[in-house]
Amino acid sequence: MHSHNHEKEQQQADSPADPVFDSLRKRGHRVTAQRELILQIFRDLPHGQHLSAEELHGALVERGSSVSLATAYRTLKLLTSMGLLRELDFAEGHKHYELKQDDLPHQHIICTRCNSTLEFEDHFLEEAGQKIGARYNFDVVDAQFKIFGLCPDCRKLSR
Amino acid sequence: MHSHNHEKEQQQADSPADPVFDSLRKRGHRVTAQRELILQIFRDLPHGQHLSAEELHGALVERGSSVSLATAYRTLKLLTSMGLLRELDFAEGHKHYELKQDDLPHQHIICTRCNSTLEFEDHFLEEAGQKIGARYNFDVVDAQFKIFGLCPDCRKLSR
DNA sequence: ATTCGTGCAAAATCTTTGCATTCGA
DNA sequence: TCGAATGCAAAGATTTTGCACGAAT
Repeated sequence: MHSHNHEKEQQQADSPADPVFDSLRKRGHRVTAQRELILQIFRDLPHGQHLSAEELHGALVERGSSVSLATAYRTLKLLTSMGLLRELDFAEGHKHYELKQDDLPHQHIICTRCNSTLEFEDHFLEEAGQKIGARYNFDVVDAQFKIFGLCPDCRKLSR
Repeated sequence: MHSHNHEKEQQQADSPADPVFDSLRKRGHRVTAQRELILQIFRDLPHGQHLSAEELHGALVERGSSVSLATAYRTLKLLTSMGLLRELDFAEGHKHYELKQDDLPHQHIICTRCNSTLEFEDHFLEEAGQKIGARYNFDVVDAQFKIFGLCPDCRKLSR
């Protein structure tokens, strides 16, 4: 590969073409190494998993980055406000975050004993969220359904 | 009314007959003035409202009680673990609590801008929660549906 | 008479923020 | 260049906890 297609090489060297980076720039935000890496971590995360701020920070350190916890928090907030991440609350005292991909299931069943979570999808629920929002004249951004209970394992233990 | 029906008067003086107090005692817990008052505050709360620990503490002080914030937290945790209160998370950094009354609506639409909440009921959703839990062999305790978006007022402001 | 609950203050968690410096556009 | 982003440490906010005392059973 020689010095052909300048645009592409140029683009990739400076900043990879990525719709997320574009929307960051469009909003006056900057594409930093920290933000790129954080986004990458969420993209590499198996679907159905989610990270707390601490966990994200741990993952960053694991990859050799020295991003501060403060930046992890700031970036989580930014990406959430941009609608790229979904903020999850499992009544544990800290929040979790996952990549928002509307086409994938993202509803949760949470075990109140062992805190394990299980992801499921139900098309009717998604629809219902939209319909109910419309009924009250809300501009719906996200709908989250949480089912709390005892998981199969913990059911056994509690008898 | 004279001194007839002794049992009733007696019972009310010592400790009112209340299924909640019974279940407290049954579990080895005690019925204290603080717990009675906290329960009363939740029962007096208009349906659809919910309190944070701080707010509950404020309401207690308003009624002349000197219950500590620590006890407010401890009691909220106890009543929640007994299934009497429902713990709500509106992504505000602190939890809210409401009396759990399965026959009444308790799903929420939350405005991400002004944090106002609106309560709604959808029978279909309640059923769905049970069904989905059963599908995964969970012992369902509670199902919470949250719709996040912009309320009618904030929609106007944001254009 | 026990044992549990409470108040208080301290501690533990989780999250945000001020400021000097570094870095992206 | 110039403002935005970062790291650091300090501050805030929320929740939990150890301990001595008081109260419920």
